[in-house]
Amino acid sequence: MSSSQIFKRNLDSALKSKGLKPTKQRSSVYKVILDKKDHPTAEDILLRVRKNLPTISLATVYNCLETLVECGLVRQVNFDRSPSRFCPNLTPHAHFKCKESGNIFDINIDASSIKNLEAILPKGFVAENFELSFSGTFNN
Amino acid sequence: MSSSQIFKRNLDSALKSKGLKPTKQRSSVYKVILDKKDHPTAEDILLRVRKNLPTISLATVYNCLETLVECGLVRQVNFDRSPSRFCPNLTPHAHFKCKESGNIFDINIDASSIKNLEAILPKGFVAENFELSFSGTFNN
DNA sequence: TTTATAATTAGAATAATTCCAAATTGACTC
DNA sequence: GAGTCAATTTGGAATTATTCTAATTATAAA
Repeated sequence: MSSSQIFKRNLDSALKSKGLKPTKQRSSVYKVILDKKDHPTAEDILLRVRKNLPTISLATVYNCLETLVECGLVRQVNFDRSPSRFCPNLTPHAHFKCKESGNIFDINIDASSIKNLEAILPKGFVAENFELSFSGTFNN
Repeated sequence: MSSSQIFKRNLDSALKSKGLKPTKQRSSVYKVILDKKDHPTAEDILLRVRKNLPTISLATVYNCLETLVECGLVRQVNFDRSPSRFCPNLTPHAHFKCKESGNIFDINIDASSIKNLEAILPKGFVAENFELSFSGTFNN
């Protein structure tokens, strides 16, 4: 089975389990996010998806992204108040934004560091999510 | 010397060192942020400052906040894409947003945890800032 | 005081996102 | 396969937070 069939099965079953319908818009949005793991904005995704679905609207891109995030297939990443970006890496990880290039990098966090992170919370705080982002410069 | 005089001196000298002028708007915005450390939005700050300066405009609040952030007197805190919030706590710390109450808490990070945090960055990444925020529930 | 520069102001403009109501599509039954 | 119902898509309008603009006002220095 080709990798594109595998991704489509994953998507369709994730949708089905939430009572949502598979559509070509949803699979196309998901596909471009998987294809180039560069943290695109909704606008970036619109342009890429339109190569295959020239009439897809920006509203639909936003709808599809919301659905994919709800299904846990994609993560939404925010840096300050700039446009949201989307990321198919579902493992716990941090982000690093290079001020010079504007590039965003995934930064792996090993298990013990994750434990350390969670340990900073005092009694009574129960975290469901965390976001860790760095900004600075990356060379090499 | 009263605490209000102390804060005014800090503000004025921070402004002066950047060639900026002390104004009643700037000191009033700074004062309300120090008075109630609850991470107010620009809109919240507008309402509080207007008790003393009834004609201050929202644009001025934004301008003052930008200035205070540039001077390093106040930190800007973002959760997802909700309105920016402002915080007078300048020590490195994390934030926790309670999904039930909407409250935002400062979470202290001890020195060794900060080291751990920075240690997750691979070679070549030089961080100037980091943001760590949790969301979940807080009881008690 | 005058003068020059910086800050404030109200309102318009912008940018990202969400909402809306109509048209289309997909899933299910017959 | 046609009919039905709910979910989805669509374009455009609306919303929200923020920034910009151009005119007025305030501050600091001479």
